[in-house]
Amino acid sequence: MAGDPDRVRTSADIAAHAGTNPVVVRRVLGRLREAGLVTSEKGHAGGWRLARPPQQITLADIYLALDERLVDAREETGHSDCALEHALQHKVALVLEEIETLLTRRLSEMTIADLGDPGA
Amino acid sequence: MAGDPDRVRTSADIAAHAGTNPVVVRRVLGRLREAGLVTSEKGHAGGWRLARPPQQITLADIYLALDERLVDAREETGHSDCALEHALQHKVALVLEEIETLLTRRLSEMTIADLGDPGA
DNA sequence: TATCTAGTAACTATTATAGTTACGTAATGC
DNA sequence: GCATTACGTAACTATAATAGTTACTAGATA
Repeated sequence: MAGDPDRVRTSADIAAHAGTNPVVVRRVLGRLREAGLVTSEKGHAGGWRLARPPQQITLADIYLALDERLVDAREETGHSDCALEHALQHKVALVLEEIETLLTRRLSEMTIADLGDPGA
Repeated sequence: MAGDPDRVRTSADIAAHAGTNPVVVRRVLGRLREAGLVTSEKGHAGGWRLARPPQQITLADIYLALDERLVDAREETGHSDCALEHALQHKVALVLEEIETLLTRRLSEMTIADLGDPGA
């Protein structure tokens, strides 16, 4: 879609291109729509379109829209009676937080328009 | 085990402590043994023990021994005919490699002995 | 030699994800 | 108005990965 932003595509088209099912496409794009990244329209000339220029959509936008997380955000499941296990979970959580921050920073440096640029 | 390194523990003990099954424990510790982190002995006084002092076992040792990886190392699954998708996969792989490096570096800075230290 | 423990194969249970079918709703063009 | 097109979504099935379980073998020790 980034390659030809003005074109409307149906979930069937996208599914065929991706080798998957239209319903799966609608599920995923539905979440991107909730995040304001794409729009959809029903009816005859309906389909999916980017909500803003591809230069203004980063991989971090998509990553966050789909709720992908390395960290599960549940540092304390609580039911452990072992102090060492708590310490482990806490330290690992701190590291994962640092990792997650770096990841989203890197992803936010890449727009989907960049994917077409040979140099980038 | 880090808290009392000289004590031998059976997989049944460890499983009870962890709320799981002895066989599961043996499976996991078996991999750590392959990596040289723990030893096991059969028979009457048998069980599991750290292969070296807890000050010399890092979380990275364990992470790598268990083959945990953020990156799946298969950058090119190849069957994509879409250039943009290739570009995406490549860029994401580069980022994940950077992330993975940082992660293992952080984990290698923590030994399992540190888990008991309140200050660390 | 009885007992204890790891080692391991084989099976079942659970969970998450993807895929599928079916049908409702909205928009368009005739 | 009405047929057509496409999204929206519920409900179900398929697949795969992981965890858990049972059952047995092999080795070590008292």
